[in-house]
Formats: sequence, structure tokens, C-alpha cells
Amino acid sequence: MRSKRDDLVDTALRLFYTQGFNATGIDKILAESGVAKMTMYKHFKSKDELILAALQRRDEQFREWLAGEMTKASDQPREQLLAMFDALEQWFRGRAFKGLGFAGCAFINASGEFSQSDHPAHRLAAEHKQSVLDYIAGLCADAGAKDPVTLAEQLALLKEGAIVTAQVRGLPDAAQTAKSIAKGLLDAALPA
Amino acid sequence: MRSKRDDLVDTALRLFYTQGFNATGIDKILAESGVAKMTMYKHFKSKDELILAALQRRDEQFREWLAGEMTKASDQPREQLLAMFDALEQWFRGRAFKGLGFAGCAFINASGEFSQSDHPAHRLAAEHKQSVLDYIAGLCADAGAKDPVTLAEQLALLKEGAIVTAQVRGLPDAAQTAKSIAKGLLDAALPA
DNA sequence: ATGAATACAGACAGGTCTGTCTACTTGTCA
DNA sequence: TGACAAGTAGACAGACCTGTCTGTATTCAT
Repeated sequence: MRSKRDDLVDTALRLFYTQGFNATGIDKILAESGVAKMTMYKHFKSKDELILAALQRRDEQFREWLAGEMTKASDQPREQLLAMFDALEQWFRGRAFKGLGFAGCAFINASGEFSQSDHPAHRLAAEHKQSVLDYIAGLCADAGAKDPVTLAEQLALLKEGAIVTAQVRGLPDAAQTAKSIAKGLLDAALPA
Repeated sequence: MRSKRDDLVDTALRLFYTQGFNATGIDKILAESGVAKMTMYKHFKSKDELILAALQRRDEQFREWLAGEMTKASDQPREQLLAMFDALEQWFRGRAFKGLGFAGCAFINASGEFSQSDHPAHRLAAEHKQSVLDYIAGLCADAGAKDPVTLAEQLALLKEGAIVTAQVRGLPDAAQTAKSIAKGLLDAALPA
């Protein structure tokens, strides 16, 4: 059975993601999740803590989804890396997370709203990006890259570029633009 | 002489950029700019209009700065395009805009806070990105690219990736990561 | 079945937000 | 001098915000 805490965090994530962190009030989250205020304040000391919990859930959800899409596309690391960009395109087109249209990257958005780099939400965003980077770097190593970390940094940068382009300009095609650049990088960095 | 309106817009831009749009109240802008509330409401019908005016100023300011850095680096379009990434690095390190440290891209941040794509601020962000893209595409054409628009889309995507990486993870080096990818793209797309 | 834990609704305090209003001061130009 | 434009301070309304509190209902294990 889903706990009240889960309902709360899911609703909070949805509203924070689609409407913004500062723009979303506690009362709206409570109303939409059907949870009482005191219940929330028993689970979380403050709105800030709820924000962190929502971002943590997003981190798990997103990485699980991405790894799933990539592994189901192929069992060869090179193909998995390229499949990342196809997965991104599905996300940009709103087909990735049930009941959650594309509204950019929750962590980029959080970094924008909480721009001081020592803010817990900003820190969490940096950690999320690092986790994804580590995952990519592992695949680059598996694929036989001479310098897997550098290659992973390049691919991750392409990923961020695609996300922002899709969000700001409304161009889901950006995923394919990034993918074609990625192909060139992989051709150059991986043994034939 | 600087008009009150200019003081207002400059202060608004600085605070919106560094603290966020929703998180910045009118009163703080008025206090820091030394302008009375009624004066502001004479120039702008609402806070939303002030936000738009601030973003418009940022658009001019940023594009003027970027074009300046690029043209002063070289008079060859290929070198100018590469110099864009060096300029970005200066920005990321806080050396680009006097009295305005790096806090990501104001337009990406705006798109994050106002995620509905028909919101005026979001629309303005898309227009800004398009303007920069057009500028890049012009240089690509000057450099003799067969498909200047595609090349420009690729370079612009690298630029966005670098900005986000520098902001979220605090890595100004991302500019050089993007630059080295850009070099490969230019080598492939431009006539020797 | 009784006590503990969990959740509920809803009022409330204290603060902040945007936007409006009034009444006063300053500077300019004719 | 006198009319007018532009700016000022500060009060205010009404909405919304976070976080606290009270008192009641439900669930569950012992």
C-alpha cells in the first residue's frame, strides 16, 4: 500500500516540476494529495525538506528510467550510449513519465531557482548530474574508450544541451542533433 | 543621465538573475534601486512587465557582449566561432558582466520558472536563443559551411550544454569541453 | 478492548506579496 | 510667478504564504 508520505512526495514532485518550486505552495500540494497539513509536517520539518525529498525521488525515478531505456535498446555499450539520445527524445515528447509532461530537467530548474551553489537543492542537482555521468563513464569504459571520463563528459554535455534546447525552444529534435554529434565522438574514441 | 527606469530595470535584472524571478519581491527591487513604488507602476503595469523588460535588457546586453568578444578575438569566422567558447569560459568565471557573477543563463532560468511555453517570458527566452542561433548561423555561412543552419544548431547545442554544466556542477571547464567538440565539427563541416 | 500511533479538518498567527491610493516635494519651462 | 511633470514616502487592502495548534477519528497490536 502506498503510504501518505509517498502520495505527498509524488504530488510535490509533479507540482514543483511543472509549476516551479517557489511558485508552488504547500496548500496546493496538500489539497491535491489529500494529505493533512500536520501529517506533512510530521514527515518533513519544512517545505525545503519536502523539496529535497521530491528531488531525491526524481533522481531515482529518472536514473532508473534512463538505464532501463538504454539497456533494453541493446546489450552493446556503444549502442546503449547512442540509445540514450533516443530515450531523451521520447522524454522531450512527453512519452517517458506517466502523467508528467516534459518541463525541462527538474535539476536544472532547481539550480536556476536556488542558484547559490551551496544550497542543498543545488547540491543535490550536482550530485544527480554526477551520478548520471558516472553511469555513462562506466559504459564508455566497457566500450573500450581510451579515456572514458573525457568521453563521458562530452556525451553528458551533449545531453544537457539537448535538454535545454528542447525545453527553451520547444525542439524535441535536439535529441537527434545531439545524437549525430555523439556518433562522431564515439567513432573517434572507440576502437573499430 | 540615467533615468529612473534604467535604474529599475538594471536592479531588477540583477536580482531576478541572481535570486530568481518568483523569489524576488518588488519591494526589494525598489529598495535597492532607490525608486518609489508609484514610479515603478507608472513605467510598468505589473511585475510581469518588469520581468519582461529585464529580460529584454539582458538579451541586448548579452548579445552585444558575446558578439564583441567574438569579433575582437579574430576577423575570421571560423576563429570567431571557436572564440565563443573562450568567451563563455570568461562568463562562467564571473569576468564577463561587471557586478554580476555567473548564475547560469537568465533565459534558461526563466524557462524553468515559467515552464508553460506560451508564457511571455518563456517566449522571450526562445526568441533570445533564436537570435543567438541566427548570429552563429551567419558566421557559419561566412565560413563556407555547406549547411550553415545545421552546423549552427550543433554549435548552439554545445553552448547550452556548457552553460548548464558550468551552472549545475560548477565547472567552468565545460566551455573547453564544448570547444574541443566544436573544433571537430568545424573541421568536418568547413572547407580546408 | 485498550493504548499508541497515525491521520484528519480546520482555525490561527505572523509574515510577505502585489498593486492602489493619498498627499507632499522637487525641478522645469514659459 | 505659476502651471505642470515627475518623483517621493508611506499607509493600505486583499490575497497568499509557511508553520503551529487543537481536538477528533481511525487503525492496529498487544
